[in-house]
Amino acid sequence: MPESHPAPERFPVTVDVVALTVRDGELNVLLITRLIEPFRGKLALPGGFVLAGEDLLEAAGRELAEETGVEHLPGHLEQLGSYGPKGRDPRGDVLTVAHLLLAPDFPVLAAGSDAEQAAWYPVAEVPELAFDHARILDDALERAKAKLEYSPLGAAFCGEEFTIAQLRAVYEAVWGTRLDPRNFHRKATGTPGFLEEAGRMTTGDAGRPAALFRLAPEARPTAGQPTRAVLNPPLMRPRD
Amino acid sequence: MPESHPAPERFPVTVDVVALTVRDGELNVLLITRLIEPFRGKLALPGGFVLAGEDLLEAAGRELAEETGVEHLPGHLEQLGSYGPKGRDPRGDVLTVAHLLLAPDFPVLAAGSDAEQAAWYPVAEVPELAFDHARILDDALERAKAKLEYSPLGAAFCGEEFTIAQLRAVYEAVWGTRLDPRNFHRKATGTPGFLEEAGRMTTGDAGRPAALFRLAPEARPTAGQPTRAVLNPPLMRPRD
DNA sequence: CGGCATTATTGTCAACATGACGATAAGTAC
DNA sequence: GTACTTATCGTCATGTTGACAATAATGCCG
Repeated sequence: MPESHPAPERFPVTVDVVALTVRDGELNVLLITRLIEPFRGKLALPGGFVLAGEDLLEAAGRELAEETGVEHLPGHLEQLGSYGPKGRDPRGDVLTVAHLLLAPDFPVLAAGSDAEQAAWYPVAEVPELAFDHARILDDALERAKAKLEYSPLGAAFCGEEFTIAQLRAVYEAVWGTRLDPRNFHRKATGTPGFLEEAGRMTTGDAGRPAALFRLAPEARPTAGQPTRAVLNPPLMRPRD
Repeated sequence: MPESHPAPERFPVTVDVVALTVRDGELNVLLITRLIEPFRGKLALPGGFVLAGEDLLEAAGRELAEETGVEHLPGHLEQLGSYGPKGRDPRGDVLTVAHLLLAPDFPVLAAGSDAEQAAWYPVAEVPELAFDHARILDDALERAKAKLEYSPLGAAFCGEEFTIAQLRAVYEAVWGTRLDPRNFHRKATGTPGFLEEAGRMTTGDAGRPAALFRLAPEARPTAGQPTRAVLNPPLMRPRD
């Protein structure tokens, strides 16, 4: 790796997080409003500088917790990719490592008046973003769509237990399609290593009560480890 | 993104490259022998520091070119992921952005006696590696296997034109499986947007001559752009 | 040249997966 | 109860996959 004698260049390194959730059938992304230049007043992805002695995922989790006021983040956090360092910040070269959070809907605390306010925005109506965050968001959406096809991570958008219909709503929101409830039910319950039955749902929902499911043990993250589990065969999104 | 007043930490940033190729039916990886501490004498992935004003892919390509003596790299280069910065280099925190090159076999120039010698090693017999490069190699192999399933990038291991059998040899080497030549032929030639016929192969090879193919236009990288093309339906590797 | 070994390519067939959609089940709202 | 709503099961035609037979087109060897 290193071999050259001149002192290596050093770069400021940030982590950004594309946090996605599904609220009333729509895919939402968490954004903050910038209070300082550059891009003051614009929306941006939550994130911040990596501190000495921190690892990337750690930093991403910390920044997200700080900016949402949420102690323990729900859902699944993974690295998306790195961008830069050239020409993405007008103040100079900054390398950013983008991350992706797939999470059930969680409330964002109101920030103090001097803090950047984080809030959920439907991805369909996201206005212009600061820096190269539009591109990062694009990549994140594509990654999320792909993840749903071949991994059990659609369930990361749901709570511990969920109905097939709730899971289907996730797929529909992320993919932006409608899926046949009957075929989806067959496929989701029929894929080995994906779901496991739990109890019963009664609630006051209209219609027949639905069975509750949870992730099968093989598909659950073990001790913080990401889950390499794979949906086989995959649950492919319709392409025309 | 940035908001804190204290000057942000700066990190040395390196790029490492996992360059893969197939030589006589075996998957090989390009490694260099380290000439300096730490890990002097050990094998490591080629790589080096990102320079000011460089982008990541650019730096990865430059380092690889420098360490192999090859001017124009063949194949497909993409970002794999970032590692660190905590505790992966005994000299201190270093962030590394790993890359993946899928390339046809190319000869590596002999380095001078004071330069680190790069050479191909069969992945099946790679000894201990420096730093966290074993983990990076693992991730790269998994990524390569997955890429072959749902992208046309298997062809990146072949030259411009190739036979179905050569392409199959790539799949077999990367996946470490044998595939039925007849079924593979049907699938490869039958997948829309994957292959396109070229001319004829005669050569002195034993057996019936094979037709030559090239990547279909939709699957070819356009102006350096990565090709988001997708194999649909995917060419799934056998899992038991 | 004729036969043999070798690889390529085309078919066939049963098992399985998918998309479209009908029919039933089991609740809530009135 | 009746109407409405959602869940779940079933059916059927079509497409895909894995196993494997058959044929095609060469080089090699005597």
